[in-house]
Amino acid sequence: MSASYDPHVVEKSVQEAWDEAGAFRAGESGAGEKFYCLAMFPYPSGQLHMGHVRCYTLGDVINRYHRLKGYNVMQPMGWDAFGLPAENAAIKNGIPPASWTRDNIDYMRGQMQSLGFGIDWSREFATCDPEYYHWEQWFFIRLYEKGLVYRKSSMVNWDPVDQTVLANEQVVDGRGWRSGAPVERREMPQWFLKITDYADELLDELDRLEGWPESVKSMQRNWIGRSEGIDIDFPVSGSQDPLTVYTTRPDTLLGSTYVAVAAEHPLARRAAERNPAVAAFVDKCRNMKTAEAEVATLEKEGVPTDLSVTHPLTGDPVPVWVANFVLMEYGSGAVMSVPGHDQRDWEFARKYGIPIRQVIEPTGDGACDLAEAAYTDYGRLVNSGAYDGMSSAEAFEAIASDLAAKGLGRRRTNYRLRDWGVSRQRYWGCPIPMIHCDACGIVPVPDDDLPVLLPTDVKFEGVRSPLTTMESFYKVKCPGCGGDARRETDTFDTFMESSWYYARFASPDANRPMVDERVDYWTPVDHYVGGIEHAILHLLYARFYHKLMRDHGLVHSDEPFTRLLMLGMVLKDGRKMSKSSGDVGDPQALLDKYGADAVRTAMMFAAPPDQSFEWSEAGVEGQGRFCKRLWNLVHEHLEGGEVPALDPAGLSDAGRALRRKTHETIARADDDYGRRLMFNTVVSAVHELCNAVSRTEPGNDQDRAAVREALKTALLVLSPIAPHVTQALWQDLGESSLLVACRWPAVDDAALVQDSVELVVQVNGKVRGRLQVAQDADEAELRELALANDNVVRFVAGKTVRKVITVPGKLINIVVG
RNA sequence: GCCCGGGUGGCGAAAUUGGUAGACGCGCCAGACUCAAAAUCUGGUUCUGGAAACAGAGUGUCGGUUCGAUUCCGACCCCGGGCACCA
Repeated sequence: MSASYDPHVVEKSVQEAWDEAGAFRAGESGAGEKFYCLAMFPYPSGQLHMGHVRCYTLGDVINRYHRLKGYNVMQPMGWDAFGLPAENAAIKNGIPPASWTRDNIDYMRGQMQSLGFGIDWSREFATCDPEYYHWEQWFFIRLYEKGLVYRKSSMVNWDPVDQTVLANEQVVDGRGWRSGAPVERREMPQWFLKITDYADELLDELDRLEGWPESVKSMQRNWIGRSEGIDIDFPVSGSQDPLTVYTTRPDTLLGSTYVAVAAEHPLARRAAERNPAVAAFVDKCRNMKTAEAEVATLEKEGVPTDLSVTHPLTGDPVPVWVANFVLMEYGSGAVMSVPGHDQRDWEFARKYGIPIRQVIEPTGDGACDLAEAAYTDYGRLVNSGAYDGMSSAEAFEAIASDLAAKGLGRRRTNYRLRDWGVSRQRYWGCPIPMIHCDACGIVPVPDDDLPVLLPTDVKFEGVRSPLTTMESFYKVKCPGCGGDARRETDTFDTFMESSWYYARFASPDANRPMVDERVDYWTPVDHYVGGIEHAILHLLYARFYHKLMRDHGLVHSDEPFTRLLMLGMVLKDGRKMSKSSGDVGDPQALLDKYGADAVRTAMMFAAPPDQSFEWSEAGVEGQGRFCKRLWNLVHEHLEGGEVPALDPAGLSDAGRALRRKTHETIARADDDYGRRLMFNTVVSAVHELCNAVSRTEPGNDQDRAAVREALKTALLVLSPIAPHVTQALWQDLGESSLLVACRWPAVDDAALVQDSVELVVQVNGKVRGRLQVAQDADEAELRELALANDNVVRFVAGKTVRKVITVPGKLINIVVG
């Protein structure tokens, strides 16, 4: 190596050495326990942004640390290649989505390679590869056969100009994000996966995911939203069918003074037929409902109907209202309203002059004034006949069983989670392998005809999916009757591809559907790294998919990701850097200027992984400076010539102090890498060790051996973060091995022993002096020394010593009064 | 409203089991080298007072436990994130 540090020369040559050695090829027969290290694969948007750099550097640090610890590590990389931006580029610039995507992948792969990520590129794939989505289609058909897939009409946001369905987040102020046209609520048939069948398991197993951050588990619990309650039937006069409501508070049943139904509820429709005011309100509700976000801000409104139902306990008539806040999709689309004990019902009752009845009173000193607000806490029952005096919990049980005995109530668990709608009316996605036949209905594509290839030779006319007008695609014969049929032209939600890619990496070329036995070796993923923005959807879908694959005998674990690291966001000027905001922090300029090691080290040093932070170039410059210092330190040391084998007995005090620092660094960094995931403090620890080397004046040859040991330790410990410069200097120190094939150094406990320590002397908890004492000094001796200290004397003089507390190796606190 | 995080110098942060608050870095200041600048090196850098020794204050606010609290407990304030007419 040359005498001065040039990161670009160093990085290129080290990367070539890794390639030649096949350093990151992972096999199932490697020595050591397996370790599957995965960072969320990127959408190939064009170029890496700072968020990517952070994510993949963290993944690579974990990868390289575990290699040093002797694990057989696999770190793959691929591309989440289907999605809307490719279509937008096609519409705007006329570039076909497939070639746009492939070009982006090539560029971004090059960027990743120049960052020195230790990836097994032999496992690479893109989700738009037919060899990949083939098995997604195959598995979808298996799920269909098992009844876990169904097709149902559902409300969507329809853009009448772009002729497409929009996701909720693409509706801005009730208008399409691209066309600006008012979005319509439209009912369209969609494919669904029955994720609600797995809601209980998805929720309960969160408690066992000890390697997941609490925040993510909490978000998922929230999203699944399990509640325990009962369905209560209110008989309807003149009808066989009762009105069923769902409630979690049956203890308040006697306080119900009206029931409210959603505008889409059958009872509302019946009332609308007879009453024009109700009909007008139902119509209004249909048009109002656009984006989900707007529904929440809507003012509570309703109309009375001339219908009434019978209270299941008292037999009294209860009026039926149609209200805009009742959701048809949750529970049964109807609620029993208890204005005394539900704030929303209270507001509605006040607005329309409906009676408010108290049936719960506080047991403690809780305030309860129904003229001001509803009392929503649990308490003791009043005005409830036989149930008076019971606690809410007792009344829940009593009322539930009384209703059950009458045949008017059933316990029910409800979820906020809805089934997963996977249809997208778009082109650049995986074709849904289904055929519509007038005679046979829905017919899955036979396995032998898979994959259903997405045509790549397409022309966009407007924004509509070209598949809908492409006869060669949709015109097919029915596999059942052989008659004319139509192929499904919708494609899958791209979350489908990202829900099982981690399993495919284990056997990327498997032709045995859809993974092979290698998946049992590698899965579950031991450490998964990714952005907090995927805390709910992607991670929930992937957990669901893993259970689907398990129940099909494809994998043999319950959860896909054992340990999870959720990254904070990389900000610039207080804004998040992401592809959607169009504010792309460009790492390429920094790479060109400072090199990969400086960028990687700065990224790790800036903040702990789970914290968001503001990006600054000054940090990269600083770490580039550090790389250069490290380089100079090693080369200055080499100028002193060869060193003898280390014999601790021959060290001077300075040499012994340096050696202690070396071994403290090993112990600290090990804990920071492995347990705490605090890579910022690993960098600090190496800085400190290098500072100690700079300050050490070697007194003899043994001291120089201690310097050599310190430098080699610094290189090894830093190598997961700055792999190039450390590798080059490792060689300069005469080592022929690749650092990635080395083992983490052992801590020499003997090096940590100090024969003299500095103790702090406090008087009443305030530091008043310091003592240099022998490690084994006894308490009486310490007390005497402490009380003799000049500054301590000033604060103790004229006072009585009440107590002396000694913490061995740390401090002495003299309590006076 | 509910559920998670978090609040420490000019800035990013550290303090792992209740034991020296501010490690490490950025920035800034001073000095060395230089005709000069850049680069590099050395020293300083929480605030207030002081030449210094040292003293006083200090980890969002108020209170508690303790010989001792950034750390534990209680109440509150603020910031970030998630969910939200979910019955």
